[in-house]
Amino acid sequence: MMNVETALQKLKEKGYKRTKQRERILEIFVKQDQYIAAKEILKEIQNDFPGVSYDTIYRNLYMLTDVELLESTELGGEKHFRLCCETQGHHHHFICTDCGKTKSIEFCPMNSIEENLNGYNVENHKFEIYGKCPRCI
Amino acid sequence: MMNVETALQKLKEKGYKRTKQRERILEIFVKQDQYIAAKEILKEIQNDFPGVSYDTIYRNLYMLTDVELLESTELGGEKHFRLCCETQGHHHHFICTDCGKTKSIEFCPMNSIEENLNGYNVENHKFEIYGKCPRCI
DNA sequence: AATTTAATTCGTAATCATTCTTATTTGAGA
DNA sequence: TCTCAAATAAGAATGATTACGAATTAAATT
Repeated sequence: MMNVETALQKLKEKGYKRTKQRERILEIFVKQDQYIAAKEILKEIQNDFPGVSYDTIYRNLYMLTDVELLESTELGGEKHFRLCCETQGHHHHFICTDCGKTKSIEFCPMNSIEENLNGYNVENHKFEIYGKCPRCI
Repeated sequence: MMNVETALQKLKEKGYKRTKQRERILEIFVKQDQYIAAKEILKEIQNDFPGVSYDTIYRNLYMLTDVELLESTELGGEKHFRLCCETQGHHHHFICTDCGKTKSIEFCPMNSIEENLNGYNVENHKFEIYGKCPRCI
């Protein structure tokens, strides 16, 4: 399980500076096992840094996604972010439409359809399942 | 393959009026084998109806999706729409990131993972593959 | 410890997709 | 044709995201 120090270490290696705002952003993600929208991050951080701007939030979210500390997806017209689950390799998610919690799905459909895509150059794919988790049913 | 008259007939059955704008919107979709963004529809229609508003576009796109004449997806932060491919049942798409053209994928991964979701209530899922089609490689 | 430099943040404005509001127009049935 | 609910036009409002100049700060160097 990724922790804040390990993440900051990774950033340092890539040449990014250690800032209080980044620490705080990472803390928030380490605590959560779900996708979070930018505005929720902003709201949370404003407790400690009343003046943070969306610029700071988005710049860091995108940067963290770039270095593969976060992964992102679009939910209900908003970009959402979460810590990469690194305990498993490539995988997908069930996402609860009530509480937002996720469940990992280790099966990846891409393995099953390679033969259907001869002549195509696959760059990316998305497989997500939406519904209610046992606690929210 | 769905044509404009059949589509308008379906709308009539559901109690929706036949309007020139709706005809024109349907025409655009029948001609295209790809996902289209709202603003592209607007641009296209403005040739015939200089005053169309986004309200009209969106209201109709959502209505057409409701009655299952269109299907929609989110691409690059914009909702995109396309005519339902009705020749096949439930299916997914490869989407070319260059030209936007699509290829149907008949395989649905949901069949393979039911046993992983005991206790979960699945409402929906999304499986899309992005890349370059043979013509755009 | 002070200095330097480039990265980062702040504060705010701009942009872009989408939704909303109100007045007006139109399609379809009586 | 007349009537009325449905649909549209025009433009304002909203909400997420991006952009930008000025100020601040981390961290490398002296």
